[in-house]
Formats: sequence, structure tokens, C-alpha cells
Amino acid sequence: MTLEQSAVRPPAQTRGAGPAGQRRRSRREEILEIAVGLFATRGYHGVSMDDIGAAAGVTGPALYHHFAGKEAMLAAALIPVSEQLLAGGQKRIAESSEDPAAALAALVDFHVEFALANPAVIALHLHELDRLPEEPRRQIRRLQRLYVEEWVNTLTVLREELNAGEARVLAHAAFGLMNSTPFLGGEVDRARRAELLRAATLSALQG
Amino acid sequence: MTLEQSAVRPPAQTRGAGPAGQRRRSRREEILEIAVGLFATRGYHGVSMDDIGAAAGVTGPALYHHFAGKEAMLAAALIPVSEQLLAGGQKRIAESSEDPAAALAALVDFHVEFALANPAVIALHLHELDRLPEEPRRQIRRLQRLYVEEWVNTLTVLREELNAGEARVLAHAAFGLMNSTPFLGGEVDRARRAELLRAATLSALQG
DNA sequence: TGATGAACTTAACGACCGTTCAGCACTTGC
DNA sequence: GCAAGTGCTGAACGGTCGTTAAGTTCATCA
Repeated sequence: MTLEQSAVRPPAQTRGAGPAGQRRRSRREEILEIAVGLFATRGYHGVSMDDIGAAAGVTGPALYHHFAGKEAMLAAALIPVSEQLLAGGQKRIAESSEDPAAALAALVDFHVEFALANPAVIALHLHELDRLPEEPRRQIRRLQRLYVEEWVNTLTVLREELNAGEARVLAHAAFGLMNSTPFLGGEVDRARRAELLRAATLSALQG
Repeated sequence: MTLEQSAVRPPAQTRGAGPAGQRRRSRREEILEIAVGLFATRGYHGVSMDDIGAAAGVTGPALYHHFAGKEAMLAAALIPVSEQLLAGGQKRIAESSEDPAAALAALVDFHVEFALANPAVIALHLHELDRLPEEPRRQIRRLQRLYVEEWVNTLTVLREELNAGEARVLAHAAFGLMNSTPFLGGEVDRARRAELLRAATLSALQG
């Protein structure tokens, strides 16, 4: 009653030229995406290397040809997320540098889109960061802090009655709101969900 | 580098009459609270029975005198939370049955207070529910669903342009906002944090 | 053709985990 | 003073996990 082996091993030869212009993702990225999905639904410690391998159509030890170990897989999944969030946030702010209200709206737009596009990786980021060893964990926390500060700066300009600590509370509250998307599936289509989350977040932050 | 044993075993004899009117908590509850804290910070699978025992001042196997097993500890921690949330929500709604706006405000008040008072158990509830076996997990999900429906009903009365699915998206978004409190510590005192979260949640929900 | 190297397999290791069991210490009620 | 019972210890079990190692297959290319 452990893991129903539902993943079928792919044809094993897609190595050469892809059937069309579609760029072949590297095997490493492919495995990483599978691992992220498993981590997100069963928890880091709830998934074994054999589980990940089985889901990718290989045995557990085969994974060591692509990653140094299990912790390295988690780090490889989490670090790019923090980097993309920070880079995206900085870009949106730079694009509307003179108008803090527009900057906030752009931040919300960006974050909602990101969360809706990457629910598994967002859930991982929220729940499993502490399973990393010190070094990559510190790196990610630093990136997170910089991202939060972008929001805090925008908020303190826009709402002068807030001090930095209070703006930080609101920023985290906004993340909680926007990151709630992994918890709910269909029923409402993606565009409408994005609209609801955008409007709710902006209302929550503009007091 | 695993677990610094900082918990000191208590005097072991507080069994008789407490020194004053303070009601002695049962050993079971005491252990449960310790376990919840560990689960919340290191994850269910990241904590061993020996870890929990050590933090409570006993060995691992001693825990089997109070709980049937590790999963039973998690269930014992999570089920009362769902029950309290549902009961509290129903009570607040019944108390303001004629005024949906007041009902929503009461729900927000209640949930924010609960989240601020029990951050560890809220985090557990969010992250580790899937580690339970089917039976208790279904029970908890049923309680959760009923609690969410209280919010959904209040929201659909208050905002007639929303269908049930959209109201559910907003309800989960509000939970995400209010449950963000475990992620941030001091810097802003508790009363102010409650005020910020209350105002933000009401703004987010009232469109 | 034959060497190269990537991707994978099977087998095995040491460590740790949840759980069980037999027995000991100590308090309580008779 | 004695029996009952609670709470605990220490040792041990079967199982699982992350990881290592050695060997196999096979496409690629000189």
C-alpha cells in the first residue's frame, strides 16, 4: 500500500532531434519537475529516492547521475523560484518607478500570475524550506528577504501611516492570500481566479 | 547536529494537589503540545518518537502509554482544532443571524484571534494533514468543509454577484491571509497585528 | 571497428525509525 | 504492610531510507 506504480517508462529514445521545433527539456529538469510534484503533495520526508525514480521511470540510484543527493534536488527546485520572484519583483518596480500605486498593482499582478502558474513549487517553498541544510537555506532566505523588502518599500511609500514592521505584516498577509491558490482546484477557471485574487489583494493592502 | 536537548525533565511529582487553584494539565495534553511544536517546526516526518520523548523528558517508547502511535498523536492534535473552528464559526454566525455584514466581521474576528493564539497548530493543520491515515483525515476534511461553507454562505449573501465557487476561492484566500501569522514573529505587537489582519481581511472580502 | 561516456540496473551498506516487550520504581488505596 | 496500577526504562525487532559501488547497455564518433 505504498506507491501505485502508475508512471510508464517513456520510449527511452527521445534523445536526438525532437519531432518538431519543441525544445527538449533536459532529463535533469524533467526529473526535477516530477520530484517537485511529489514533494509538494507528500512532503519532503514523505518521498523516497526510489519513489522519485519510479515516478520518473527509473530506479532510485539512477537519480545520483543528475543530482548530488536528495537535499540537492530540493535546493535545485527552490533556489530558482526565489531568484525568479526577486528578479520579477525588481523588474515590475523599476518599470513603474514614479508611481507607487502602479508599482503595487504590478507586483500583485506578477505574484498572482506566478502563483497560479507554479502552485506546486509555491507550496514547496512554503512548507519544506527548513528541510534544507544551512547553506542553501540561508541563500534562499536572503532572496526571500530582498523580495519582501521590495513590497515593504512600496507599501511604506503608499501608506505613510505604516512603519516598516507593520508593512511587513501586510506583505506576508498578501503572500498568504495570493499563495492560497494551490489549495483549490477547478470549479472556477484560471482567469477568474486571478481576477479575484488580484482584487482581494489590492483591497487588503490599500486599507 | 540533530537535536539540542534543552528541555529539562520536570520535578516529576506535580501529581497531587497543585500549589494553587491552577488546574493540572494531564500528562497527555502536555506531551501533545510539545509534539505539536516539533511537528510544526520540523515537519511530521522530520520528528522521531525519540525526539518527542526527549523534548518531554522521557524516552520514545514511553509515549505509547499515552498514545496508540505517532499517527494517533497527529490526529489527536488536529481533530480538536477543526472542531473548535467549526463550533466557533457556527456560534458567531448564530449570534448575528440577521446581519450578514456583522456575521462576516465576527467570523474574521474569531479566526484572527484563533490563528494568533494557536500558530503552531494552524501551521500543522495546513502542512501535515496528508500524513494522516484515511479515516481521521476524512473526518478532519469534513469538519474543514463545513467551516468553509459557513464562510461561503455568509459571503454569497453579502455579495450577490459571487457564485459559490468564487466565494470559496475568496474564503480560502482569506484563510491564507489570516493564517500568515505563524510566519512572522515580534516587531509588531499582538494587538496591532490582529488589527492589521482584521482590517486587511475585511477589505479583501468586501471587494 | 573500437573506444568513450552517458544513463541505467542490481546488490548491498549502515543508519535510523516506529513499535513491541519484559521488567523496574514509585504512588495510591485497602 | 501489601496489592494494584501507572509511568517509565533499556533492549531489541523488522522495515525503510539515503547512499555507494560495480557492472551493463547503447548511441556516438574518431
